[in-house]
Amino acid sequence: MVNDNQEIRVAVFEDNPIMMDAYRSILNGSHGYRCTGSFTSCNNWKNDIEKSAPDVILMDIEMTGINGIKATGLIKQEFPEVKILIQTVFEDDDKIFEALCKGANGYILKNTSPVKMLEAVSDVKNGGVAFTPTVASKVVSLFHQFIAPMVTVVDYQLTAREKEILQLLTEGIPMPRIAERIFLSYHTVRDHVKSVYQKLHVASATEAVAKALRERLV
Amino acid sequence: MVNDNQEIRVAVFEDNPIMMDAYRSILNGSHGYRCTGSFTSCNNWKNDIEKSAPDVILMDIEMTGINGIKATGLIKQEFPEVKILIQTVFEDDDKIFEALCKGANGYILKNTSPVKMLEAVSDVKNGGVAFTPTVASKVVSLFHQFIAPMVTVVDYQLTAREKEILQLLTEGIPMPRIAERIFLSYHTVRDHVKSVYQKLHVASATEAVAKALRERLV
DNA sequence: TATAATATCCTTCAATTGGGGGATTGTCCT
DNA sequence: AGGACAATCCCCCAATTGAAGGATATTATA
Repeated sequence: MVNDNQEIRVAVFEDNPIMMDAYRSILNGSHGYRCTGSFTSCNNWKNDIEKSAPDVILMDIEMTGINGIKATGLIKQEFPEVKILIQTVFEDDDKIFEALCKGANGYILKNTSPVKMLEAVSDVKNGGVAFTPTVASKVVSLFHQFIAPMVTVVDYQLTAREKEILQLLTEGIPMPRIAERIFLSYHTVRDHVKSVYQKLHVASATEAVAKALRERLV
Repeated sequence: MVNDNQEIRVAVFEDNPIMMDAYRSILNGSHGYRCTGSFTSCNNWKNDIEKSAPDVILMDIEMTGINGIKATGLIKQEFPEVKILIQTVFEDDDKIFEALCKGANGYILKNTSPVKMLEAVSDVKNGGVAFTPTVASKVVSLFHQFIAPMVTVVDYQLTAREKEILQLLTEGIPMPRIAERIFLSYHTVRDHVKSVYQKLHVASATEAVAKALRERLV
């Protein structure tokens, strides 16, 4: 449901003049869209954005000077309400991740059709996100890698003792010291630790500590 | 690029016998796939999975007893290497999101064509993800929510090598393995680790890992 | 009452780690 | 040219850890 009685104002940052022309043509040739500014670098981003007052920014990643990802971070700090749609030829996990961290609202490839591109602009303008299918797939794997382990509260069925000792392990206290601290035999502490390893499916203290901290078990 | 000389072992959890038959036919009738188990509930999931030893599980959400999402969580805890492909008639964002949090590797609708279903199975088997486009939106907003506060406060002046090795330590990899991984002598890795300990003012791997994760140094 | 789970203690052996030392090469900066 | 530092390699020794056994007492639960 696109708002038809109001044009979406789009600013383009893109250092290739041919691409730039193409974008401007597509935008100004389509009902409901207007290209209010086109810039070949991000060096004057602040001024450019104030002048062009965009709802959505089409941002190239590969630019000389301030690159698109860095610019995204700066712009989002200064103009949080402006939506940013990243465009690039690369579908690189690291770049996608960085862009998402900087607050990008979408990530589309440069071979995206004009129709899809306009859809994406409209989607982000309306508070949605826009990703090409292959990028979306990468986003989900990033989700698994970074978010899922944080929000997922998995219950590993640790006993009170095991939790207590795992907690002390995450403080970096070696097992002999833990034993002294909680008045147990060194052997017993080790047994509990081994039991924790089994329940957590790990094989060392560093792994257990990493898992405990990442998954907020302690 | 599907591995053709090795069948993908698939177990199906589905309480509708007609659907179940359909899945089994599709799987066993397709080159490279084999249905190694079909179960009408998740009440015996542990035993069922041990018996059928699947690479991929086709998991129905709507089941009596233990539902598919809950089962996904349980299974992923016990058999983290098994890939789980959720299937449902509902395209419910919350359900999709929950499933992803539990570690599901994909989410497909029941009206998906057999060809697409097999593709999805093969995708998740190969470490990919398979899901409907609508999931991306939720995933991204969570990304922003959790990534935003990830800001490093203190700079311990670690060198690139030191950061690299600290990063591997936080994955729980022991030093001999790290050395192999990055093609360095075991001694050199240990030297870098020692140097990290000095800079972080810690005295063990667990301490270093805890500090690195807590202060988001990696 | 039997069984399971928890908690406690122990031994042995091999692998890994922590701390100390020393050494060379190359780079960057003054 | 000299100094600081990063990166690489090595040795030794003691402490810690991981894996695999075996053992007993208590408690809860079926």
